[in-house]
Amino acid sequence: MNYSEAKEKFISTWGALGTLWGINKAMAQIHALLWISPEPLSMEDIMEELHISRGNTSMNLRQLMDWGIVFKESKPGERKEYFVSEKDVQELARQVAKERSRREIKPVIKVLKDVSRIESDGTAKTEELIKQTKALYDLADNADTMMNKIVNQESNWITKTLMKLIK
Amino acid sequence: MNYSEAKEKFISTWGALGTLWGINKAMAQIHALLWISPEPLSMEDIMEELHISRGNTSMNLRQLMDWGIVFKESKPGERKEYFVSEKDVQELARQVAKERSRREIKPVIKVLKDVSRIESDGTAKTEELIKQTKALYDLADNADTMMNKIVNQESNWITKTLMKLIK
DNA sequence: TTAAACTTTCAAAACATTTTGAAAGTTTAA
DNA sequence: TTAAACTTTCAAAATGTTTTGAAAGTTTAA
Repeated sequence: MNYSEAKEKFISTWGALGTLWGINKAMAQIHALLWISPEPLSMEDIMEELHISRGNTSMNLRQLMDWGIVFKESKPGERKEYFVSEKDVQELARQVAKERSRREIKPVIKVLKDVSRIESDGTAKTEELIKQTKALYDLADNADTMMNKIVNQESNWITKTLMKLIK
Repeated sequence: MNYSEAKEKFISTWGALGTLWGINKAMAQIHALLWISPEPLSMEDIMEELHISRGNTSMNLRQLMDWGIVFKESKPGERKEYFVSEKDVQELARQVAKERSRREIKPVIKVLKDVSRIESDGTAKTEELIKQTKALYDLADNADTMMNKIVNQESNWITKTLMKLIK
């Protein structure tokens, strides 16, 4: 596999993965392109590389900036804007985890909490609703907390957790 | 919030979450309905509750069964088939993690591995491609392993990990 | 100011996914 | 067997999402 093949494979795979996880193809591919580019790229560059329209490029770059994983950069003496991606994989993970948690996980956790706290009327179906949504709430809340801790590199988190278990 | 409100809220939220994560609404809602139902439900029951067509119900039940989180159940003396969901939240999480890993994560990890192992020609762009895809590979591989371990309830995993760190 | 260089917006078009419902298929009781 | 009860399939319709591209907007150099 040579450079071009590898590059194409990476970009298209990243795009497909994005789609599968609810991130659109263009957004994922722009990110992939910037991720492996040693130089900042202009909108023009991106449009050419990925064969996508100006509008599409503009909208998805904005989204990537909203996510905090792509930044604008201006070169002195040039009118054009350039774009670079966050290059540190830990920071990328942290940022993605943070955004997904905020946008997608937290709101669901809130609903689960509310639903699981309705008052029981003693019927089997109400009991089951409460029991099952409570179980999901506990799982989701734990998973969310854990994910954020891991990704936030509280490297001594494992140690702390263990301390609590021991004492 | 009374039972009906809570139930509707849970089902619709679960459906919305599914959509956001690339699982279709009907599939997620059928799962939600079965998750909180103390009794097995027939296709008819599900169609009525969720106002979806027979075909849709059939296809999505099959998918849920493929995922290993919904099962067929037959009542003695009845021709109709009934459906129940896995009720244990740990088992649900395990099953979902396993399937997502198999279908969506593992294939990407393989591509990252292949791409990150191309031979360098010494140019900056090739070096960057290798470096950045390698970083993603390490992250994804670790995250996948970790997720599976956590979810597989190797409850002493944290302990084991710490042991390795200490020794 | 002006106009050139560039970016953003947004309605319409293209594309993709989901849903429907009727026909085909399957199973079972008699 | 047959026919009733039930499930699955699948092409067409509905719905939802993404992409385009041209017009509007913005910024900057002169």
